[in-house]
Amino acid sequence: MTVSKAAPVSAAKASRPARKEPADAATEATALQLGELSEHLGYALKRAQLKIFEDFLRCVAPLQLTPAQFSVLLLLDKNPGRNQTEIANTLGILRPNFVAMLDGLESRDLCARIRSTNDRRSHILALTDKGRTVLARARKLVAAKHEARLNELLGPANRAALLAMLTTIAKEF
Amino acid sequence: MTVSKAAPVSAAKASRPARKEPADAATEATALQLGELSEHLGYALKRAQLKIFEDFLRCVAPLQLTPAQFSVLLLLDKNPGRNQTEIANTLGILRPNFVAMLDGLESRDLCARIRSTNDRRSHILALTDKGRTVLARARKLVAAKHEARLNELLGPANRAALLAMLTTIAKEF
DNA sequence: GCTGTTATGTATAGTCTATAACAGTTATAA
DNA sequence: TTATAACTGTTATAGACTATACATAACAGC
Repeated sequence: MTVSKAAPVSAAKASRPARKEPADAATEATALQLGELSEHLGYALKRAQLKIFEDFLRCVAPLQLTPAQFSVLLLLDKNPGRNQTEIANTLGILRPNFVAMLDGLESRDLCARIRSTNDRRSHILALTDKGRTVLARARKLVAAKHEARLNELLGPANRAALLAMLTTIAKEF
Repeated sequence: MTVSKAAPVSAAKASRPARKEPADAATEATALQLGELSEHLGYALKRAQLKIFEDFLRCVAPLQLTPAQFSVLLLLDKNPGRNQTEIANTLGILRPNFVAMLDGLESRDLCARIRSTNDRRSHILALTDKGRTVLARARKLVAAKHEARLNELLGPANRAALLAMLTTIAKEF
């Protein structure tokens, strides 16, 4: 598939028909037909995912957190005492790529690397106080704006069914 | 969220317990808890999307087509006589990025740019004969392997419901 | 012709993903 | 004990994807 977040589809000019699109006579500037494409799950999945991430970023904008960063903070909160490799693996982040990500979070004082005394190779990851505060705010924003909007659009039952199916695909496909 | 395709989670060694993971006494190398994360739609969506794309690539590997390229071929087949901008916009591809993509397809003789006689700025896009052949094979592979596997996993009714919800999100979120 | 707009293309930057390799540390086996 | 293997965090680097600014040619309207 393809799918970025761009492409305004038609740009919908409010002013008088500048040049084309009058839908008059010979001009058939009709919208394109997706055809089969609209039946392909991968296509719909990708477009939906982009929308969701876009909305997530808007909702959490005051905290300047990406979905990835949010997922790291959530995981650190739920799993104290784990090292970089464990956190990265769980989230499907490659360890080399996790380094820069942690640098970012640590430089903002949201989490800290602590050398393990048992295994001096490891960095135990821990949320800082500020990290916990930010995470708490993020949780509220996500619940009140992001997930609430989804519930509104789909209804709680459908939302749950959707989540279940996506989880099934992620686990067993 | 995060989520790449890597991270084997545990690597599941078949041989005898090499070092850890004996689940014996003090060693509690338990799997991490996703916690809240598993309730966030965006996270599940991203992981599912990666799985689906991964499987798509496997299924269509003999034809060397990415999901994005497949979507372009499908759209060209369904909408003959359109130019680059129209196709790119419909798929959410930015025009500058569509150039290299078309170069790739054209160099493989799957589609052709034809200068429009009406508007000599435009390139009308058309599938070549080879493009049609490849697309036909891709359709069969996708239907027989990729979508069939999804149907098997979810069941036709659930698959349809999933598609409908994703489409709703993509359109109205 | 002149002005403004459109279609394509180039250049470029930023992000995300992926692999190889290294140093320091720990575990395993001879 | 000592040599070897494995593991952790890290750097370097490459590729793919996304995004913006700009240039050029062509068109539309005056």
